[in-house]
Amino acid sequence: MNAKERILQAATALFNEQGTGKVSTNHIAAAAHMSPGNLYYHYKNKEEIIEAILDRMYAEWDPVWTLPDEPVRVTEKTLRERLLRNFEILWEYRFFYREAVALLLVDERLKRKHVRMTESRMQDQERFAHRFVVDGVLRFPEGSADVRKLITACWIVANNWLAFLEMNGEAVDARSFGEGLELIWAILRPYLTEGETG
Amino acid sequence: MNAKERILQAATALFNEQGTGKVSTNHIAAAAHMSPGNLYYHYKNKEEIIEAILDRMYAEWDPVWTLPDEPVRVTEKTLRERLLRNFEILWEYRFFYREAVALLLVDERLKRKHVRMTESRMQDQERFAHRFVVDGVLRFPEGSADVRKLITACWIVANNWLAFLEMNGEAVDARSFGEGLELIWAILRPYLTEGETG
DNA sequence: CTTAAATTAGAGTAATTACTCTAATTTCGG
DNA sequence: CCGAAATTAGAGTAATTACTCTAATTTAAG
Repeated sequence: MNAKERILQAATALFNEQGTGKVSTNHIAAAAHMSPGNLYYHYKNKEEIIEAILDRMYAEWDPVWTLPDEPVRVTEKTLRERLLRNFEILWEYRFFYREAVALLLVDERLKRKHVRMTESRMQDQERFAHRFVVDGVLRFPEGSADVRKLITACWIVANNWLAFLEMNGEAVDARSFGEGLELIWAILRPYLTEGETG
Repeated sequence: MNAKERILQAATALFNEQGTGKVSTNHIAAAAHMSPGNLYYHYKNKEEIIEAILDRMYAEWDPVWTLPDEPVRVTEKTLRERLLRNFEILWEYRFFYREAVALLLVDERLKRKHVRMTESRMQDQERFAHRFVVDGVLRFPEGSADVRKLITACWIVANNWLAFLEMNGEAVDARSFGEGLELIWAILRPYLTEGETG
């Protein structure tokens, strides 16, 4: 494994364990089995390391909320799969969502990038939701201005469920992902046209 | 205003502006117009300052989710008022909810206190919800195991709505509070027995 | 007043931080 | 094999950090 790779993996692990504040570049270098000088040869500062990690995260997210090809009919199962993948990514990069506002507050450049990414992901998600209506999985009362609000609510729940568990001292594992799914289901239940499967 | 008070106010303001990581005890002392030595006379370290601030936050929260006396019938308005107050407090102490998991990760003592507080607040909230059912504001399908999930979802949305706005670079003001309210309403709408007022 | 306790200022410290510099080593095309 | 470029190690630095110490000042009770 090359140096850049080792740095990103070591940094991600340390950030997830201890939070970005407690982890210095020297710690990262040590964990990656290299000298501080070498680390700085590859990334010119700590922010650049964080940015590189987030670039990967965004890349992992891209395929999650893209639509399957037209002829394929989406089902509840489709949504369930995507949401689970969503939780996996959130957990992989949990350090970021734990302290996102603070991180973006001190790095304007990163913030712009994040806002851009979020907007595009929200659009993907809305297209996704629309497809569910077209394919008859969801049905909203006519002219309901709530669709957007419901999606926003689901988004917030999906993005903060794991942090919620962590804050309350509860262990997070594969089962937690499923429970997060059920929360989304609880919100959407009144609009589901199929059976009562959760 | 006495020294302890000045420290807490200065610290809260700086934390909200810059995040706890960027704010040193020296900064706080300067902002409170006193020497570092004096600050340490009143609080033995930074964690103790944060804990003192959170003690206030918890105290402000206590009355929010306590029930009105039995004879008073609760209405949608009751819920709306409490939720608005909820958002006010979240905004006043936004630094904490921005980086809560990271803060609790490095301060075990604080984490225990927080977990205790959250559990008690969740219970209050469930009693609150039950009262709404009794008073006929909300109606859930019989034997629905979703009530708890819906409350959890509402809780997560309520606690993370402002951070969601901040993360996406949107300004937060009194109107934002109202919009957060509407998200909760969108979730609860199918279970509301009264009119369609949002 | 006197005096003791509470409060304050401010200099000082050891540790840690992000980051630089130089020199050594490795890699690799020709 | 050569030499240049890429990579690495590790010592070093200036700044900042949380926190301590001592001595000065204020407060308040008798």
